[in-house]
Amino acid sequence: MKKRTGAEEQSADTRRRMMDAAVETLREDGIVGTTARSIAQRGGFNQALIYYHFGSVPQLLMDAFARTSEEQVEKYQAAAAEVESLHDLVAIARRLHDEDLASGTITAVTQLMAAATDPELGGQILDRLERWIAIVEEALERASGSAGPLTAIVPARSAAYAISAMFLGIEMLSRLDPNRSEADDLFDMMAGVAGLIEQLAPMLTPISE
Amino acid sequence: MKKRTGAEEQSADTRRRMMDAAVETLREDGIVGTTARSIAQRGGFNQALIYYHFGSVPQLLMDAFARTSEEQVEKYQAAAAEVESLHDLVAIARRLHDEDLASGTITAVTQLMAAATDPELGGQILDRLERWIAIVEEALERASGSAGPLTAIVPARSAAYAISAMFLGIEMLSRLDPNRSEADDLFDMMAGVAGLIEQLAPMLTPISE
DNA sequence: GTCTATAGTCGGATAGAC
DNA sequence: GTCTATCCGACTATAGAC
Repeated sequence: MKKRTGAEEQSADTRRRMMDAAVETLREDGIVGTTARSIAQRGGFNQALIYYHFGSVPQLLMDAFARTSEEQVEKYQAAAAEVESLHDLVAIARRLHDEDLASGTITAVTQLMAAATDPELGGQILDRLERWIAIVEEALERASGSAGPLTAIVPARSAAYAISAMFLGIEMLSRLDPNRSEADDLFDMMAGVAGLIEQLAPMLTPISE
Repeated sequence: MKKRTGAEEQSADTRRRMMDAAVETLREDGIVGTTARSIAQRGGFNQALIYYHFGSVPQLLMDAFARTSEEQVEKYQAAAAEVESLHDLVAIARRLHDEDLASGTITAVTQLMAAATDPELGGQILDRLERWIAIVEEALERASGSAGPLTAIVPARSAAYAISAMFLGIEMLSRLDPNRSEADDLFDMMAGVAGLIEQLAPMLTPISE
């Protein structure tokens, strides 16, 4: 019924291919090397098509970001739903980091962030990132249910913001030289901290009074 | 005796002006808007001078980064020397963040990081950042002297790496829209955590056994 | 909807005058 | 050491054929 393979469907398919190529170029060549020509070459289509479908290169990048962000939010939400403890949260963070090392999605985002000079564009990106932070915040709240009094000292919102910022920073550092990344050690450490907090949680009530 | 105001001194002075203009351009216009022409216009000198003094724009940027990095290391080292507790460390981190919001030095660094596509350039930047991380690590070791057993679970190196990554991430997020930055809340939270750790430190010994 | 061709602009880099 | 002039290549964006 929907199998029309007509212009409509073809167009949507092409747009998807173009956005894929845009993200890939952003990741491989960096923001400086991301031009209409380099994207088109990677995607195997003509450079002029970008202007027909998206109007400009920045617009293509923003649309591509919007789409991958939706996908990421879904993935994160599914992952966050499993979180029952801080330990879970660290495990999931590590997994997401590993996945990103392969796909390079966050790397592409950091490239986009670096390119956002005017607050207009920066605000759009921030709005998207806001949803990521919110997911981390929810997961934190669920995870730290066992560490009740701690949340008075460490607001979930700030903690989520800090964790998100750290995640971005790790991605940037890892990208500079993947061989020298210390992300693994870092996740080990956080697992240790998570364990420690959960171990100490019961003792915190008397202290916070 | 050194007051020759000759070509030598003039040259050094011009080089300095050029590096200043480069950093300023990086901060104001971002990596994408940083060209030989835009730097020259901001600094009030001729575009061709860049090639005479530095050979290329990337080389000027790297030299400028090397110089500001030296300055930053000195500043950080002086600040880190004062650190006696985790609470001190947070206070100093907050101060450095505030100073950077004004000067934009770290912002310029994140722009440079985003531009580093090849591992060669990335490695150079990483080598510089390594010194920053080392300073944080030393400060952490000094600060957590009172929280002895904790360092077994939280290696100073990983913690320093995590903090540095978070710092970079905060700068990037703050840059997207300065008005929506939550850095202040974040430092408040970290101060709370520092207080908590110092409060709990004495109780940790029996647990870690 | 996709292509070729091309106008117009901008940036990197050099040559050579001063 | 600093400037003007200039070449060349690459980029954005549009016009128009198919």
